[in-house]
Amino acid sequence: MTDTAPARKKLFLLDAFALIYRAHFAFSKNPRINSKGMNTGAVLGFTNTLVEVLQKEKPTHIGVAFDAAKKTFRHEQFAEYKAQRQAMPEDIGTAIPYIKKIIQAFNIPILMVDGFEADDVIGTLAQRAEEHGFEEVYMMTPDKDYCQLVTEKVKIYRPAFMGNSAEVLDLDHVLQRFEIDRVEQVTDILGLQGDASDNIPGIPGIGEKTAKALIKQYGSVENLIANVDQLKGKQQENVRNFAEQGLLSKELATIHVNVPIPFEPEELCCSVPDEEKLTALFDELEFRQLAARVLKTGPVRTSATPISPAKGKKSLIPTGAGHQASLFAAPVGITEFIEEDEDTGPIVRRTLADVAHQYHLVDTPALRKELLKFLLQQKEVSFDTETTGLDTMTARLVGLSFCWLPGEAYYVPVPHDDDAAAQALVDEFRPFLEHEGILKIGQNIKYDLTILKHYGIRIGGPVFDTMLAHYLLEPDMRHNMDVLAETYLHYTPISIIELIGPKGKKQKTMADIPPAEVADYACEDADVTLQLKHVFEPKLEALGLLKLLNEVENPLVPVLADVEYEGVRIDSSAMGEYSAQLQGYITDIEKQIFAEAGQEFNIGSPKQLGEVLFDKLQLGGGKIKKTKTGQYATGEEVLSALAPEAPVAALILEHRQLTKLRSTYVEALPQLVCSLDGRVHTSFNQAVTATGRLSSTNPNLQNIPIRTEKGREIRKAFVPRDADHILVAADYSQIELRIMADFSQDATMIEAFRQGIDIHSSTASKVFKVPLSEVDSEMRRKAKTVNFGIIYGISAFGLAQRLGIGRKEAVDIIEAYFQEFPAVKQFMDASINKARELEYAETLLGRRRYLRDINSRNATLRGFTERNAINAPIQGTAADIIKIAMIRIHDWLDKEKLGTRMILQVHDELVFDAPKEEVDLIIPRIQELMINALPLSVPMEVEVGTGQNWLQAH
DNA sequence: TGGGTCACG
DNA sequence: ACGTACGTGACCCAC
Repeated sequence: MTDTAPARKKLFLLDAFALIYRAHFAFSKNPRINSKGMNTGAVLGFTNTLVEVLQKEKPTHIGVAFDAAKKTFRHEQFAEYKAQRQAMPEDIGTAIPYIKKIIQAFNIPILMVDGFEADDVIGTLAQRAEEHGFEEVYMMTPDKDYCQLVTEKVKIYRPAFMGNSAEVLDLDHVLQRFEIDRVEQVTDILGLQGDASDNIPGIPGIGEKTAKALIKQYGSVENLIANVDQLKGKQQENVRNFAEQGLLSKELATIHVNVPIPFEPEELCCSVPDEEKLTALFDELEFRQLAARVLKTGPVRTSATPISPAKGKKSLIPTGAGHQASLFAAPVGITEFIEEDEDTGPIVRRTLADVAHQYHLVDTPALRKELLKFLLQQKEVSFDTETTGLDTMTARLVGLSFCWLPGEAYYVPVPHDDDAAAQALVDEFRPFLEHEGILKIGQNIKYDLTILKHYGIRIGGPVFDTMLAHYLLEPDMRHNMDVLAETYLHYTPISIIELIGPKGKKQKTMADIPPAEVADYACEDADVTLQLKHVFEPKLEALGLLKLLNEVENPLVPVLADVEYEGVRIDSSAMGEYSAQLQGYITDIEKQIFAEAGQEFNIGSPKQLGEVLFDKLQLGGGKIKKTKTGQYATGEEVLSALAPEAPVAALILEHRQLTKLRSTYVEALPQLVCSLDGRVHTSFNQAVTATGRLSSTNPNLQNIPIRTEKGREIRKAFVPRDADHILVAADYSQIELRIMADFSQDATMIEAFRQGIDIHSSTASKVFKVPLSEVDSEMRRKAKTVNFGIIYGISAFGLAQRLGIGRKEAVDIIEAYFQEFPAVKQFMDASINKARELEYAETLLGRRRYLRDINSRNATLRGFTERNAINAPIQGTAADIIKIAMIRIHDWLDKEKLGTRMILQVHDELVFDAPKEEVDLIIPRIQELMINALPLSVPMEVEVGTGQNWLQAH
């Protein structure tokens, strides 16, 4: 980065606060807390951005601008300016001194001028730089206000963010995005539409779209005001009444390029960083990876102690009286060291190299025997499997690790190139693995259960999954073990990439690494998992979530492992035939579309489609919807509206449907059929949804078509395993509305369910005030939509949209509904109030969904969160109920040694593959177990069907 | 890699 | 005044 006569002068100007805020919120889902309890997300994010731009863009000159601490001239113009902006989060406040020190350590100047904001400083310097012959000037910020400063040479550089790559906005880009001729007009648009985050008022009733249209027509706010007479109705009134406010807003949005700051290129020259200072700072902040990247120094680790049987009879597995506490002279492990830190000061133990540990390689028959003996003495053990890959159907076991005391773990390599030997080794540990009295702890333990199933092991005893424990604690965060270790143990485990290398063509697996090296990694995983369990358990207890974990989530794990392992048989040849048939339809429709369009094009490309429809064919009659990226919108809604006047729109919709069916289902599913058993094995993820539902991936078997004729056909390919079996599908009828009835205790709704009346007809009868017998299908359809709306946290606009009716009519329907079901209204209000107070909503079993935006001043965000406050307990309770039913049914089938297998869960439906002779036995029992899983004050109803395929079973 | 679209409850 | 139903995952195209 030294100045070696650069050919082009390239200046980067960073907007510090904008980048810091963005970095801070980027880490809000996965907060980075160091061992001193400091949230380092903002510092890390900002520094990463800085390092990246230095390394990738290699600027010749650079500066970082901060807003002045004091009020700026804008506050004098408008007292309310940025008034409603929330106080700076405390974590950002503590981050700033560090960020400044880091910038200084990089020998980069900090730019700050009293009375001005960073954008004014950057704008001024950018302009001067251009005057001084700089070929490239980049303003680094995510803030769109800067668009007004862009010129041929001055551009905006939006740093890479949350997976997005960095983006440069040049002059063309800005003009196109704002639909303007000159960049200065950005201030006119911002002045009209205002900016809620800066409390710039704008003119009421004018948003982004109106602002663009008006400026396109009138060129400026001033000219718009001068021609206010040409406007119509309410808009004219607003522009007239708020003319001054509009002009002020434009002024506030204008970046001033006359800041009294000298332009001294030498000051901004890039120079080498002060490595000593950086090392100290990164050390203090505990940025190890960043330090390694910037300072080219890597971590050093010790390896596991191999146990050599030749070294004598003395076992390295401590012996003792069988009491855990007496096994060791002194407790070792991560947790203990953290506690010491607090007492003794700044020593921070963070990786394996820093932490006292005894990780043992157990690789002889004698040692394995001894390990087993100890395992069998424990009440709870964490364990982990190492395998050759992540695909459970093909992965083979490489090793097993065990831990029952923090800091002390054992790794048993498995001969992965010899199936018989591997089986024999696993069998050695069968007494432990199948022991009913020992709690098995794991991180995502379903994976380990599934791997062991391939070796004929059926894990005994209860399981405890730390991933699920954390899912209950923080449902909307990630539950990756490395992150959990960082956050809760202040410990950085060896990364898998460090061990087996990055993903690539010749990806190594655990099998390619010497067992002694794998031992550290594997032992550490078991160790960390055990310690996480000990951290999570009291937290769950305190929040009343331990019962939900122990009685629902954890017991569900082996059930799901079985369901996935069992798989679903797919009739691939039927799929193949249907694929050909669909292809026939598709080709036919394509021809018709091209004929209508007068040209061939890619119908699957929204861009090309939009151009054909709206530019070439001139459809839509003027009012054409666009997406936020400026393309023509061609969604279902738009095309349906077009269909009456343009048959081509209907054809495109049909084409979309058919290609969707072909690519997502008919073509994809047979590819996922396992060659070993001819079935597809989905993965049920138990820790992704915010509400407690399961999700299904690879393939997703929870969204197999049913709503349309051609879609339904696909279900015919879901078949029983053989001719002696049959599919049984059991689904809860209206489970969410029943839960609403129970929660609200609405007398009318409860009565309808107790009477067994069709709930949508019943609602229609009440809302439209006609006798039940006079409810027609149209009324029922509307009532059904209303009932769904109720569960989702209804809004008049949403209902109107769905029903294709006016807003007024929707308001009337909702009012009528609440009049007839007053307790439902009360319940909805109470749910929101409760959530406002607690900042979370909870299900009947106490499962939480945090709603931290429920008190937001942002009305849109708040509204969204309020609907969640209503929906989450309902959707989540339904999820709780079916999970309990699954556990009970699984247990019963197991206990009765029946051949029936649960093969799918689709939120309110369970599908079984049953021997034909068991059908009469299982149906009433499945019904009973589902109905009584969690009794409510209204009866539950479960419909059951059977068939030779999934469609028939409905 | 994200946005658009669409499949399900 | 503002933007709108709740929860998911997969595919395609264009960048």
